[in-house]
Amino acid sequence: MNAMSNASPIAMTGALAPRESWVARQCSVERALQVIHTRSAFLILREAYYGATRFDEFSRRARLSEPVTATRLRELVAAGLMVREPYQEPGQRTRDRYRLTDMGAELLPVLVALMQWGDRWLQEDGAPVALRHSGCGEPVTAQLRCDAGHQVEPGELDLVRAAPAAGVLSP
Amino acid sequence: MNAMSNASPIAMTGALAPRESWVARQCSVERALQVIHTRSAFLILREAYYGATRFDEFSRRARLSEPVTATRLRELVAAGLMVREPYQEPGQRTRDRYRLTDMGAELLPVLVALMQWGDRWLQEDGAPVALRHSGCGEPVTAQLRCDAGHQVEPGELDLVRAAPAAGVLSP
DNA sequence: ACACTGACTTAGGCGGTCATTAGTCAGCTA
DNA sequence: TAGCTGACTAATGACCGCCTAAGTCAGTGT
Repeated sequence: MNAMSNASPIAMTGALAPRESWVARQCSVERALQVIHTRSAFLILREAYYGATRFDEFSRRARLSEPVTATRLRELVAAGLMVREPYQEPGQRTRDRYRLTDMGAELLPVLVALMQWGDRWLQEDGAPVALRHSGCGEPVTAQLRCDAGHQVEPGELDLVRAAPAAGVLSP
Repeated sequence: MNAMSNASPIAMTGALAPRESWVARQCSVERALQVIHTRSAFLILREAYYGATRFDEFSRRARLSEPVTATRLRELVAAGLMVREPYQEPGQRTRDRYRLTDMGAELLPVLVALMQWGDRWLQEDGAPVALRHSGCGEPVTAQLRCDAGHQVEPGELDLVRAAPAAGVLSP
């Protein structure tokens, strides 16, 4: 809510903080970015969340050219985020449609967090659309929580090495 | 938790669902992607969250070349996600350091959600690192919640037009 | 048999994102 | 004053992302 105080000392200063040699080679952020690192991939996923299933829906709604749409859909299917399945509307010929897998659906928090950030910092006139919980109608936000239920602020994060397996992560 | 059921019918089928003419022109996701649409920008932000402040820290830890590091830092400062400020260590000459602004810090949920997704779907041997709440030590996750406190699943989202201002959003 | 349509593919081109290599420049330290 | 180091900038080239424009191709309806 405070939009003015700049340069706040945000940093994760946990157990691994001065991790000089630990160069985040296996970092999940980096791996995730290898799978989706293009604008078009995000936009196609957005349209999938919005309910698009057919090729021309993705192309038109995301405002992408057909070649890019085709390429991206093929990649998303190959990566396991979407599946391609034949279907047929009555009186129409058989076509394929594209649907999100669980893997793809679980990227939703990323998109929501991105939308939320854009709403807050890039829209002068407030959010153009809003998300509501279909059960109760309340606004939905992406947030950081710990398992104890506390809401976590950016400064309250510690980074710890997770699996204490055999020494794989030495310098 | 269920990792096998593919092709689940995930879609936001709310009030705006068959939004043919509404082509998401002002979409916050798209605007956010205009600000950060490169791998290097994400990696530099990651390092900033991890505590990096100096040029060579960003360059070495994110494994980016110096020209890219310089360009990206300049862009992130221009976009308002980071600030550049002079500082001096005792016995050293004055240098600049880069720190996250509130705007930059608030992108953290996006990164955390991305990391979480990568942990779940792209790492065979579990997450290489974990995040803990510095207060209580419990694991931290990015999640979707409504204001009533319910945890929201991908299928339980409605999309509604937000600001009912004067007719700006007509076809 | 023919045109029609939705779902692509192919070809060509532009600009952006990187890496590599080779500088420059500012201010300490010797 | 000369050298060192950290923080850059400049030049080049490979590759990628995306566009437009122009095909192809397979079922459907006439």
